[in-house]
Amino acid sequence: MEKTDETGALRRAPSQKRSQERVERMLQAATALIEEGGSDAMRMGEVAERAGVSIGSLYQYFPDKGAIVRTLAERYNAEGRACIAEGLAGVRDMDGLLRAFGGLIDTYYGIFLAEPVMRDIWSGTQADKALRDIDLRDSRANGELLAEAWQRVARNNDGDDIRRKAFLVMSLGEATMRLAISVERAEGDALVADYKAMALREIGNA
Amino acid sequence: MEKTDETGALRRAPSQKRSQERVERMLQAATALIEEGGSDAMRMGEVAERAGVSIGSLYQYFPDKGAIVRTLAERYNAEGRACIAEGLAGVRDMDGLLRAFGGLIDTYYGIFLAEPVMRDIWSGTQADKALRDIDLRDSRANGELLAEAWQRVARNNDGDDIRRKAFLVMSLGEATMRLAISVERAEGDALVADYKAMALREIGNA
DNA sequence: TGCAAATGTGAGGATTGCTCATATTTAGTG
DNA sequence: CACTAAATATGAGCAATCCTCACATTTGCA
Repeated sequence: MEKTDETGALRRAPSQKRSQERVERMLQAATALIEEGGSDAMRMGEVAERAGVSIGSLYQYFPDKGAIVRTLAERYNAEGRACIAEGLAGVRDMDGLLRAFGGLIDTYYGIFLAEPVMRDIWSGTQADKALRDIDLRDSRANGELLAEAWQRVARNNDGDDIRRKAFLVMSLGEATMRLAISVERAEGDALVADYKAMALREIGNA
Repeated sequence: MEKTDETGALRRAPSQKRSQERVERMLQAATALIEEGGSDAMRMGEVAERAGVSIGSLYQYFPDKGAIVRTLAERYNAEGRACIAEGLAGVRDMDGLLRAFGGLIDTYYGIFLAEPVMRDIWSGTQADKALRDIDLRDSRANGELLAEAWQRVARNNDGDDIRRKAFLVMSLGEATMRLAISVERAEGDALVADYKAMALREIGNA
């Protein structure tokens, strides 16, 4: 049976307190290394050394290098999802939805700018199909959250249509963030603003 | 002095006819291998073997594995750019632009569906910063082409604004394609249609 | 205390991108 | 044709790195 939370990527769940702390140290070491040089330059031996752990222990919990990155990715995703759920929870009418969505974009962009690890992971610098699947599932989940609020306030209430559009809007939001952090700051800001206007028009239209 | 065409990624330009043909065979072998298992599973030794060439010859022309992928990517990009330039060349009014752009999206989507190598390269499965730069430059160039036509027919003619929006529209177009080929066909088609409607509204708005 | 299960270790196997000293082929010249 | 220099071709092997596995240690528990 698979666990559904972030530990799903683990080879073996640490049951004792000591090993739980060790796994946490491994993830912290990995985070630090990704901050310094990106996940591509992160070496498994270095992760083990920084965590004060043998290479064997590392592989006892993480089946491969990608699993570490995936675990971190799912943590960030879970945080983001919670943030989106909270932002959309109290939405009662279209105007509220538009304001909430606009605020979420700004928040997300701020996080993207501030979190080098998140940037690295989602910048396409990972040759890992499993990571793309995680990305896709995340967009779907976020799309569902948006669709839920959207359907509550839409005039024209075609469910499938709105769910699909919500999925697209969320996916393109991520794409815009990736694009924005690849160019100089001022242009990135303007691109995000353009996307936001476009997305709001799309939402307000239904 | 750098060459500006696709051979810019080469370590040494083949000047004799024999070596030109060999380089072409290397690229063909690489294409076949990517079609079979993706660029990640492509082995340099296998490329050399299939091309009927030694591993040393391969590295005489391509500085590293990524350079082969990059060379192929730039070929596809050049084709796409030519297609876009042609499609937008005769645009005289807003209505013509909207029709031309819509047609280009369909064409591009068709190519994406039909070309496994292009799909593989642009599916984010490449741990290569240089490839992301190529992607970015391609979107910029395509954005310039769109902006040129757009400015000709726009009522509100703010140059920088239109150029940036054209860049965004093109980038999100690529992102939509990537998304569309990651889901089942029917949903992908619908997503592309949604994007198209959104982009056309954005263009018609300026 | 004793034992089984959980956890920890690190030398080394295996893969693979890439180099370099050497050999062969081509183009050009007298 | 003979000769030379530049271009091109070769593949054994180096270096880096992910990951395994046989064995050692620690923990929970009766």
